[in-house]
Amino acid sequence: MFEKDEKINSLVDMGFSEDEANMAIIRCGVDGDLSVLVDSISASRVAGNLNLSNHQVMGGCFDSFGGRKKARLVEERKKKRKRCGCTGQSNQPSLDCNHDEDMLIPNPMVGFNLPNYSLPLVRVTRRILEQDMGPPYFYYENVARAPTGVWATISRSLYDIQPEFVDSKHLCATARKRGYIHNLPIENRAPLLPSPPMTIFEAFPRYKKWWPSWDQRTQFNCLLTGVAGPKLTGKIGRALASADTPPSQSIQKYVIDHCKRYNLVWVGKNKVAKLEPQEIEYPLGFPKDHTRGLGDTNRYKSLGNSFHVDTVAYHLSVLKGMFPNGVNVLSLFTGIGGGEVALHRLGINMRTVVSVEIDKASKRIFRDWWNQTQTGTLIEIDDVKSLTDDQVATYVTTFGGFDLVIGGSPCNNLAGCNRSSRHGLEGKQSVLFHHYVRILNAVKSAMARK
DNA sequence: GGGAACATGAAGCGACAC
DNA sequence: GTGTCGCTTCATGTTCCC
Repeated sequence: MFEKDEKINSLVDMGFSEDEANMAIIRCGVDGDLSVLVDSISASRVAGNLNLSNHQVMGGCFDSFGGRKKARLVEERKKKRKRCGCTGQSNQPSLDCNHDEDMLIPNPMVGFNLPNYSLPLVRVTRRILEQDMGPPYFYYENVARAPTGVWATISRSLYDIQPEFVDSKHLCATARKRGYIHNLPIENRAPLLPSPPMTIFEAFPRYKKWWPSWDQRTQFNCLLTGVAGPKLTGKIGRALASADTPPSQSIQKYVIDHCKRYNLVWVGKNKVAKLEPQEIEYPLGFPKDHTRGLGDTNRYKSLGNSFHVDTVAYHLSVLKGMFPNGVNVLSLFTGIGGGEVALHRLGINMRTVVSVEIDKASKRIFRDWWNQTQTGTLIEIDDVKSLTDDQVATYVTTFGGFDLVIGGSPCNNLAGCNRSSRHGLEGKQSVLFHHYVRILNAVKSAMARK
């Protein structure tokens, strides 16, 4: 009984009514995962609004990877069932078999299509139910390498739409493996121009002078929220200074391992250094000095948490022809405004942006950028938890609806480098994903009533 | 007190050998 | 088909220092 009360409280905190929470527990059982309960309520709401009684049955009908890939997925699942002793015949979700719901990430990670990508891509026959097509268009982002089962849950919560996994290394000089779920068209996309540099030396030619031949990196790994300090770079310098020329294999490995982990660059003889914040802005697609004015720690953190602008812009580019008079945007987890920068660089006018962001430093960066570049209306809200369905409905009435709902919910509990609290979608921060779903459903409902 | 630096783990995947 | 190894990762908690 305690567990039931706790789950009801959690759902009420998310903005659902007590009746809805109770009904979901009756449908799914008190043992049902919180995400399953949220899905159940969302599905009920959509079914209610659209007068559909079999929404769950109608969902999940995409053919994501083409025949061979799909067959491989089925094979993999069979193998995993075998390994864990599951029969796969039960309709009930099993906690022991969560990995049964994993989602294969394509290799290479190039999404549905990419500009100037020469290799043949997998056939995409994405199907989206009519009631889930835009407007409103939505765009959701998070880390690709989330714990097993997370992307299946996210996809299920977002109308069973297939995620598009893209590594930004195919578009710029730095890796950033991300998954995107959206209901945007995928034909006639256009990249931002000029194209960003694809290698470290193209982006930062001055580092070529001191780059040793045995450091064969041509691109950076993912630019994270943390960076190396002077103690580490000093240690590397001393190790190289006392080593032979060229250094022994073991010294080389020690240095390269740290260079890869912290994306260090060569700034002198035997001298490595971290990238400066303004250097990180560049490959991520932000304007120069976008984050200037904050302390370096906040700059690294906000940039590490941001969108890759060129990737997002490529996906959003289809909106340009669809909305020549501009768009109304509901921006959840805005951060430093990667989505808005992408729209701006595409030349898409933002008539209104309702921005929800809790971090004061990121809000300041985004507000400053908005005031310098935009003429539309900016409404700021502090927390997704405080944005009620009624408020959403009022905004829909006031602005005539939202054309785009965009955001990437916190990855803290999903990211591979979190060694202490990688708890998945129910983790302290990442649980906010359910508010994205709730708010998106509120927008859809309000717009359907218009 | 707050910002910066440091030390830290493991899940998940691909490549490869057998 | 299976096991092993190496690599990558939108981070976190603690300590240090101003």
